[in-house]
Amino acid sequence: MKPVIIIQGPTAVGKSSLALSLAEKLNLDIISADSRQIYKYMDLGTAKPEADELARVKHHLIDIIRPDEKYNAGAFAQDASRLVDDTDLKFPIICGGTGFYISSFLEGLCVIPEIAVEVRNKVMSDYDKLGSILMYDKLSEIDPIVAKRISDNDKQRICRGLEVFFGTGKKLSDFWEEQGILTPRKVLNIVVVDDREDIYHRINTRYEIMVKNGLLDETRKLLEMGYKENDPGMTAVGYKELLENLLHKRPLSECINLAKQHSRNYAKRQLTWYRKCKLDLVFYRKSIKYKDIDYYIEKFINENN
RNA sequence: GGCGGGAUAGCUCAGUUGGUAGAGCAGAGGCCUGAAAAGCCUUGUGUCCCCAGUUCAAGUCUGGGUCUUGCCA
Repeated sequence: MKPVIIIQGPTAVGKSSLALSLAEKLNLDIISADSRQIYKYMDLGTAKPEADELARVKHHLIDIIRPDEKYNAGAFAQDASRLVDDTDLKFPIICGGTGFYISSFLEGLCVIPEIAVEVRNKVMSDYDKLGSILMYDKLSEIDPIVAKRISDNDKQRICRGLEVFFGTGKKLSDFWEEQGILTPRKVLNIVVVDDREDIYHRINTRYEIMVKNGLLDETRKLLEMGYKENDPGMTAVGYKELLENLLHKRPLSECINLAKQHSRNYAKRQLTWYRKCKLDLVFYRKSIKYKDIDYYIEKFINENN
């Protein structure tokens, strides 16, 4: 199993440029772990690397699907594992803000067959008809282990628990049990953080720049291509708010403020997530010394070569 | 100038027949097993604009004032 360098951190903290400079210097590839950069045609708002950056360093798992296609943590774990284990990439850097994707890759996800759309739709429409409490009670009968771990108001997870049972005939908690233990990977897990207010400030100014660079046009173009408001990719922060302007005439300034706010909310959730992650190195943005990073990374590479 | 709305938590606003207040959002903390830029949980003492009056008791009624906003001139 190949060693992997991981760089994660909240949105707008500067992890991409860090990964880029490291990859360039050490001649490594980058695997993006970003649930929105996977989408084609969504460039500005997802802070995707620029064309020249993509040319300088080989990036993977960027622009792999259309905005109306679904993707998920399981697919990422699979795609990333394939790239790391079945190709001749050496010491890839996995860089991105989608913590769940990275943990799925590192720790694995239980193997659950695809749930038929009819089953999923039935569960969803039942939920809308019967309400959360009845559906939660139903889940409690079927799979108390899962039910106990979630709120009786958590539509996504209640429906997930039910659809797995109705779609496979097996309880979700049984799948959890069966989850095989992965051979642990050799990883150097790095997170970049910063003061809350500085992250928030950078988010705000970055979004202003995105809009100035034509994010509204990019969003409009997605609509012209035929993508719909609730297509998977279109729900991305920074886009969904502009769609409010384009489709529902909400004042632009209001939409811009909301987009910034939702990005800040997201950054906060990311920071909470990292607190419980097993990390090897935590770099504070303001005091990142590239010499230090080089030292740790070269040490890691030498130890694992 | 005339007539009418408003004035309550950082913001937008609820407050029923008078009993010293409560939602959403924000903020903060947390959760997270295929939607994860998603979803969910916890967390609300604030001169209820000011002054006077009625009342055992006023955000709630009466009078006066201040600010604000709409319509008519």
